[in-house]
Amino acid sequence: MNIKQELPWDNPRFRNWVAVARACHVLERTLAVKLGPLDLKPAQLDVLMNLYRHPGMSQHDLARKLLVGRSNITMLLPQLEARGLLRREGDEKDKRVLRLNLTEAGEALLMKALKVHMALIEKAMSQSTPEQCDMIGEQMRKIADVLKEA
Amino acid sequence: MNIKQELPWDNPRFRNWVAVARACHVLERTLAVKLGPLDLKPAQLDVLMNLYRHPGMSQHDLARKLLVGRSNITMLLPQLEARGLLRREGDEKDKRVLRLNLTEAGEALLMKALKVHMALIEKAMSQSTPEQCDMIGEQMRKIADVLKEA
DNA sequence: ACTATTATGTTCATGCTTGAACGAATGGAT
DNA sequence: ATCCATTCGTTCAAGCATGAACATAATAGT
Repeated sequence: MNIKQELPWDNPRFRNWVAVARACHVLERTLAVKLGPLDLKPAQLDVLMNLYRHPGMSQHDLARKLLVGRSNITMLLPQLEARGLLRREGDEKDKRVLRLNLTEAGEALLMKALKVHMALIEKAMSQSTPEQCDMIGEQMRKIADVLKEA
Repeated sequence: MNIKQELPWDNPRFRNWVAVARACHVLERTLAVKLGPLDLKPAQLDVLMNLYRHPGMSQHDLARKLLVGRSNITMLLPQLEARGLLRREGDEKDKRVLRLNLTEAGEALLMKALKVHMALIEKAMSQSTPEQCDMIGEQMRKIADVLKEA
């Protein structure tokens, strides 16, 4: 009968999602600090990771993978290209698109950064059993799917 | 024996955490869009929520709750104060701190925004059973705790 | 009482992200 | 062939977040 029963803070889904958002936020900030010595930002690491897994992808595809705007990619890549971490080469067939590939230096830096990222995630999720961890991943993938249609 | 076995993409924890980060990202972006009509950003909603639950808190406390820097709060509050959503009043005992409180307009807007936020979270987490949802929240709180000590 | 340290909030320069507007290239329809 | 719509990448201005440096106020040590 209490009006407060209607408030979100008493709703388990709300409370639990807040916990998810906080954990994400904290891990992202921590990662940024730990990547400092490599002079890499989390967003830049995301770029390197995706180029490693999908060599030759276009900027448009990269933007969609990272869930950011195309202009963001345009602003992001020149720094990495200037550092010799990746190459942008025009596509022969379609002169609009630029094909993106990691250089050897890019791969090398990625491997170092992945060690840092991996260690952080291991530490964070060491509390969960493999079953819990998989269940979390499964639910999160569902959430992303549901929202992408919204 | 394959070198790729060592790469993060084959590690369940890594893959599952990526899913968490993606879900967070998508929900945050979606929330920003849905809050558009109220002229509120997610970060501003976080401020209003915390002031509702902790009336009279200081800017320093608010910054710690939101996991952001103090200067961020300083940049954020004047907009909300100018819109008449909150008040900043100097503490009598300690002339350094500013006590923050929602106005009635602030509470009213918060209630509207909470409906939007709540609906979005309900939609996102409707896929999970209550047990799964609680487990996720529990694990995420552990993660935040572990990382805060890092 | 006096100094040194700490705590709170502000200012400012920097960098990141976004969305709208644009130019160039492609493809399809007639 | 010629439009027309679409796609890809860029530019630019605006809004946010950050951290260092600062000013003021409180507190602890002597």
